[in-house]
Amino acid sequence: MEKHTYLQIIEALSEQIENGHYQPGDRLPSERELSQQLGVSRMTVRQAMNSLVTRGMAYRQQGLGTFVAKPKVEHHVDLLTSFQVSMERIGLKHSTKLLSIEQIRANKKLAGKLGVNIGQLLCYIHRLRMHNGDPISLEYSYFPASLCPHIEQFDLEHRSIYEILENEYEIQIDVADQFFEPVVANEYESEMLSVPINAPLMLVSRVSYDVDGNAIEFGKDLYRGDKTRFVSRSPRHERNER
Amino acid sequence: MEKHTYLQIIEALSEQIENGHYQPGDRLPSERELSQQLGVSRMTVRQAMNSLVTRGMAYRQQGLGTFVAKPKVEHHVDLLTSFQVSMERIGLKHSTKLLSIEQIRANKKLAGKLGVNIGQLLCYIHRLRMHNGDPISLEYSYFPASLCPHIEQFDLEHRSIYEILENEYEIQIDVADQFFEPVVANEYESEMLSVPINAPLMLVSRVSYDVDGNAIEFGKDLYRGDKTRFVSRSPRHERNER
DNA sequence: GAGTGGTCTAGACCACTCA
DNA sequence: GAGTGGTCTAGACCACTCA
Repeated sequence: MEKHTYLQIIEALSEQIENGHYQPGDRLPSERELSQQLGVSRMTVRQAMNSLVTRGMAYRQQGLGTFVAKPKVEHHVDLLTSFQVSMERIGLKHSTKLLSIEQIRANKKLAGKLGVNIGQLLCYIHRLRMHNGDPISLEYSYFPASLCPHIEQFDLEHRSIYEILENEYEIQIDVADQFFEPVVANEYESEMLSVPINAPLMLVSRVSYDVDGNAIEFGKDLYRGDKTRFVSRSPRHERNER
Repeated sequence: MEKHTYLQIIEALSEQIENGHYQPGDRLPSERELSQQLGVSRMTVRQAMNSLVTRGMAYRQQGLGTFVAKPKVEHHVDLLTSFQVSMERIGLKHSTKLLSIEQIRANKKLAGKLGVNIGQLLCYIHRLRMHNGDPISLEYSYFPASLCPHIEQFDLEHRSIYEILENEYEIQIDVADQFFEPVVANEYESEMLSVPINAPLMLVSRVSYDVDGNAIEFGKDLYRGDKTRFVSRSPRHERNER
């Protein structure tokens, strides 16, 4: 049994949770058990488990053990709302770094979001947004590759995806459903966004549709909580409870 | 120098940051320095400082020290949007617990939000929302006491504040500006919401106005990140960048 | 009583920064 | 070289849960 760092232990446990080896509600190995198995001290295992708990992937019950978190209950709004974050208006210099653009096959989750078959070719674009030199958000975007062949020829560091879809491929986005969730940064996110592991982030996930109701894009944006807040103005007559 | 637990150290440092003893950008005492001063081990000080860092109140720079976090940059949207979380529609049993109702004097922050003088009497209502037996959000609400004398006579566990203002005091809320920020739970919040310290929460803060533009209410709601997500539908024609 | 997580100790060595 | 945070050890005692 070789030695592990706490980051490797996080990695290993996360994977076993994500691939279903541990199901929601399952008990994870105890701290003492894992520390013996891995040949590290209990505090090192605890540091790893702390991260899973803070990240919402696990929860502890004193005297009982540590368990895999259960899926979220979903809450819906009952009226159309619009929501936009615009950072460009406040005079901050902004830039975009293209981290990755490739064709991938739709897995089950992506296929479900986009209403396509599993295995269908998707275009995957991964970018980092900077404002005044600081990384501010990490963005993931997926859409059917058939919609926009050779999109890699366009300048994805200075043009927006939506603008390219509209002007180069004549695809009109009509509406988007957006979901906002508070999360904490994992190792990759913390490195890319220059924040500590477990720092608060806003996860904005989104499915965009054309006028015919076809899903065009699935997107996930992670905003730094220490640099961003989201603002909206709500007319009362569309509210019904407070 | 008496002994301290890590929670007491968090408390002490938070207070010194909040009352301005340490200014944004200031270096906090080093971990070794504090552990000597307080007569605890360095790991205990680290556990406290970890919490400040995760909570966004401080940041670390290896080789340099731990520093008080700098204030957030604000980002604004440029169009009216509406936004509502409605949990009642999905068939969960909900209830409200009134934790506190009292008259307080406006401090500088509250006076600024509500456009009143420092020291003016405010009504303060603090409630906990439950859904299916689980605590789901912790709510704070402040408004000028003169608007609604003897509001404590009404049933604040079964009626909404807005509804009472409208029907009992003939005060009409016209619009509300709302701010959404991902944060992590502190000790009090974690206890009230039954989540671990540093669990992700959605902070929704709000100022509501009547038709004449007078500020009526300042509110702060903290939603459990593991139980809630916020949804909106955005028409593309009101978007301008992606 | 046996097992669990919660907190704490008194060290150690590392990587990093600055003078 | 001196000081900082980052990680880790090999214990300890506590509070809690269940049988």
